[in-house]
Amino acid sequence: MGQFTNARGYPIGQMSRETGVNIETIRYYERIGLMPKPDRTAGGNRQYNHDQLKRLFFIRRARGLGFTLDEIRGLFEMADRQDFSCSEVHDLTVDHLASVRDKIANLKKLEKMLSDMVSQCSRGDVPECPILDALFEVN
Amino acid sequence: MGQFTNARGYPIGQMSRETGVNIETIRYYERIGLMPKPDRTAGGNRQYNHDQLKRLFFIRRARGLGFTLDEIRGLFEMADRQDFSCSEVHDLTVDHLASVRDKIANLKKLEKMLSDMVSQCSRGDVPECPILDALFEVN
DNA sequence: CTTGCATCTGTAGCTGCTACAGATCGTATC
DNA sequence: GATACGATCTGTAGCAGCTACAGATGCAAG
Repeated sequence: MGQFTNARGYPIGQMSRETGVNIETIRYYERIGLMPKPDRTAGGNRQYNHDQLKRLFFIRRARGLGFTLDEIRGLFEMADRQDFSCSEVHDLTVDHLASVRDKIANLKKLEKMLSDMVSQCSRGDVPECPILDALFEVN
Repeated sequence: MGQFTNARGYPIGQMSRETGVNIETIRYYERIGLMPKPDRTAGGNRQYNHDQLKRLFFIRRARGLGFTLDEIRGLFEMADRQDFSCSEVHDLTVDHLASVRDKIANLKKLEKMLSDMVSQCSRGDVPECPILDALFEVN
């Protein structure tokens, strides 16, 4: 009572549909403390409010950007603090960006090695395979 | 006996040192059937031979190229078969290459989004943060 | 024979979910 | 009110690919 809109809140299925986050995953986020424990109906079903919906959207977006759940926890902690500074958020994001760039660089090396291996392969139907040879080679 | 070199075989620690694969990981590979069960000393310690060392090197190299353990299992099966065809190996590798390229493309998108967010940030010591705003925004 | 590192087994933890099973809730229809 | 049916509930186990213990042994040198 008291609330004008969404007096009864959103059930978990609606949260899932609106954010695209799996129901089981939402409960998982609650279990690990990333989502707050929501109100319950008399019968025990979860009832979320709009803030919680926003929070779930945040998580989903940040996950989409490859932030780990721990990094997201960190972002929430900063956001929840009154004295948080934007440069902390900046730094966390820059760190994350660096790790993304690192992953890209590694994958590119990998791509080159794989495509080199593939291009050496004659695709013959014989048990002589430069790909397997390359893997079996002792340096 | 009968073998000239390494008549007693390599203990697990040496396998680990030579290949760079963690001891626990070697035992894990054995448990899941990726490495064969090695001989044992009278006291029960594992004693590996040179073939097994090569096999472990293979796994490590393939893992380094991002092949999953299941893919590696597949490669071993092909290598163990007499009638395996090189083009099967080729195809598996091409598939893997495609997934690597896919990952690179996704990470690049991600990199762009993150670096855009970072460049919008003034790094101020105030609780106004375009990065958090971007994440909290309800599309 | 003692010291001390290496290895042993077995189990539990990590990340980030996902997938059940079996029970209950909640709502629409009769 | 009874019934049906989907939504939700809790709890637990599984996935990849390791890693990290604990507590008990093996083994080689001095």
